[in-house]
Amino acid sequence: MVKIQEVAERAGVSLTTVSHVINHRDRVSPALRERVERAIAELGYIPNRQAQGLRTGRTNAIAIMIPDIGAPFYTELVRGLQTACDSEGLDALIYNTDVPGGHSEDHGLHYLRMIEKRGVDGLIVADAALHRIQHELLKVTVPTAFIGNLPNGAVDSIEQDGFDSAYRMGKYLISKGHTRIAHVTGPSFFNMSMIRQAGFEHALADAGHPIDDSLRYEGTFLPPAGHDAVRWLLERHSNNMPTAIFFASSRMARAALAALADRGIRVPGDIAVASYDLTKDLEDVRPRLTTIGVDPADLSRGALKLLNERVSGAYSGPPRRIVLPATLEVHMTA
Amino acid sequence: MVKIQEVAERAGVSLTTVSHVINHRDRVSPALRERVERAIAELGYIPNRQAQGLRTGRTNAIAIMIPDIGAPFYTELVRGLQTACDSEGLDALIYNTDVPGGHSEDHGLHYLRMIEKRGVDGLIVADAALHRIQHELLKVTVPTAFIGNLPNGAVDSIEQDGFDSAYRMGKYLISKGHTRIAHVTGPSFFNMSMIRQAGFEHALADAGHPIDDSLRYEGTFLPPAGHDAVRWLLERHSNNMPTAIFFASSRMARAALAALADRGIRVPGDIAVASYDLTKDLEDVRPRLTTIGVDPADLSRGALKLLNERVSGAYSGPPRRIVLPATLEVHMTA
DNA sequence: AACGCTTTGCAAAACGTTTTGCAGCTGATA
DNA sequence: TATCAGCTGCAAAACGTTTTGCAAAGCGTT
Repeated sequence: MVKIQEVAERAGVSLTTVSHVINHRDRVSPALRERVERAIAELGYIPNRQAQGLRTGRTNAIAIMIPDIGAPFYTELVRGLQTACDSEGLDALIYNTDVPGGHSEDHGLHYLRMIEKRGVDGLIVADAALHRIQHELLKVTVPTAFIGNLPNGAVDSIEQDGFDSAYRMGKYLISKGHTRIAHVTGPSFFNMSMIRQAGFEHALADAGHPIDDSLRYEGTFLPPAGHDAVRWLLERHSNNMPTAIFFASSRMARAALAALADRGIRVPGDIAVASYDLTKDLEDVRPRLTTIGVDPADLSRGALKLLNERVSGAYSGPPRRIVLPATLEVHMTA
Repeated sequence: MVKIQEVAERAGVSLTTVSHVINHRDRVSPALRERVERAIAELGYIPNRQAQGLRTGRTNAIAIMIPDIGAPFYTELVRGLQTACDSEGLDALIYNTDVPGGHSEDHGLHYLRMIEKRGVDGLIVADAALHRIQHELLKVTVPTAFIGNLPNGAVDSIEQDGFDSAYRMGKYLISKGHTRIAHVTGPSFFNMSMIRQAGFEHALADAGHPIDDSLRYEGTFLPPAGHDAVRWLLERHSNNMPTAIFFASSRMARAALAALADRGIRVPGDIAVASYDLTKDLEDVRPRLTTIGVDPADLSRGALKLLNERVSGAYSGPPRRIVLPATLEVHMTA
């Protein structure tokens, strides 16, 4: 492993100068800088990150906490983050808490401790279950950004505009002539669920077709709930089916599509289907789902930006909150 | 940040002793060790990884190269690796080359360089496209393990038994009474494709029903090829449809299921469908696919084990090769 | 009591950087 | 010519560990 000293000898300067060339370009004359840079290239010198880290106190690594890397939303969140980190020379450490329902605060806390031990420059939390332990997030000694709705804003956060998105989807379905619409929500213990629900139902009410309470079903965001919802629909409403159904997550909607197919119910012929989310996996689903949502990569990038400003010290004011507007993708199911 | 010196003072010993307690338990008396450990606990001391790394030359990080984290096989490979790494105190760095077709060696090389610069203790390559640049893998200075078929065994590798799996699926379909079976392969530039193809076609031949060349279609492993294959099937064989179709990847099979549904072709009523792979996402597909494959997490764990033995120096002989047998999962599509 | 062997703990060096004073040189000003 | 200011580059300290000799102490054997 070639070290800074060898570069210095080859360039005929002191080791300090080489370091300056690397870290403070402008503090060394152009001529000398060029000489040093050539030496670096010739020797293929690569700074030792451990040594740099030891000296500067930085690790150049950030951690991201997610509940389930298998869920398309999180997969893409991670991919987006990786890409963004790569271009800044940061390592991204994935902490997959693997509690698909995202319900276990304890488990989340355990990971929070692990991450603190690990020593990273910053932390991105993208696990909605943890919004309820934001006081714990505050105690974490590294700068933190939250992806999702964080009611009392303990730390910087970035989220989708859930109310507006669901509202727009409601208006869209109404505009297609639907007035009797079933709604499969997320679990009520997530803020996010309640926000989307409120947005959707406001749209229906504003259009003069307030939702019939019996058409609301509380799901989990997870695939099995899609199957359950279809079963519920057929058991409770087979004599008077709604003309459309809106799911609060595309995973539930996908599963529901399968369940409907199992029963020979045609989409959108017999019932229209729409859902939240905007992920790439949906491109291969047939029939193609009509959905509304935000590109997860936009959330990652935003979170990393917030975080970097904290880490670098460029910003140190009170917690900020970014809300991204969603995109409606109309396809054949609704 | 509490450092080793403070622990030493609190325990009333020298800093060296504390280090020994941490790294060479048996070189310090039980009584003293206990005293030191209590001091560590009381102060909440956490060794500085950068300093450790600088001194020992280890980074305690490994990298994994994959072509597309969005593909379920790789998602689960990563999850499995993360879990395995966590339990050993290692960081896993994901390098997602993002060339879904997995066709670009250049791109792979670029990442290989990046990873070398990054400084990791070991590297796991799970990108089949790179089997053709194994001479480059050899040049990489860090220990490397390959996940997949590596013909000339430049480095340690672990793979699924592609021939046997496909052979067994062939036999299974025959046992269900199919004799005219279409086969959608992977791209011919992957060894893996040819291996699976050989296994499958051997089974048919052994059963006395060798495949009709016109029933073979070269796919890409990717979803769009599933659609293409269905189009091909209908254009070329609509007058004499095969009774079953075997896909070399579940992503193609899933897409084909969608394409068949688009056209009102029932599965397995009109045609049976089977595929390679064993990933969790398939649990939510309807109709449920009959598939054969290996749990990706088993591959990760195996690769990490091979790698660790190299890193620790426990093994330093010639490259090893592990071949894992697959599991057949029979469901309703075939 | 003297000897040697084993156990135990210490001091100091080393890992490869970054950064802080500080010194030397240059050229301009008085 | 003497002085001053501004550049430029250097030497040395510091970051927090691990590890290598070494010394001291304990213990059993002769």
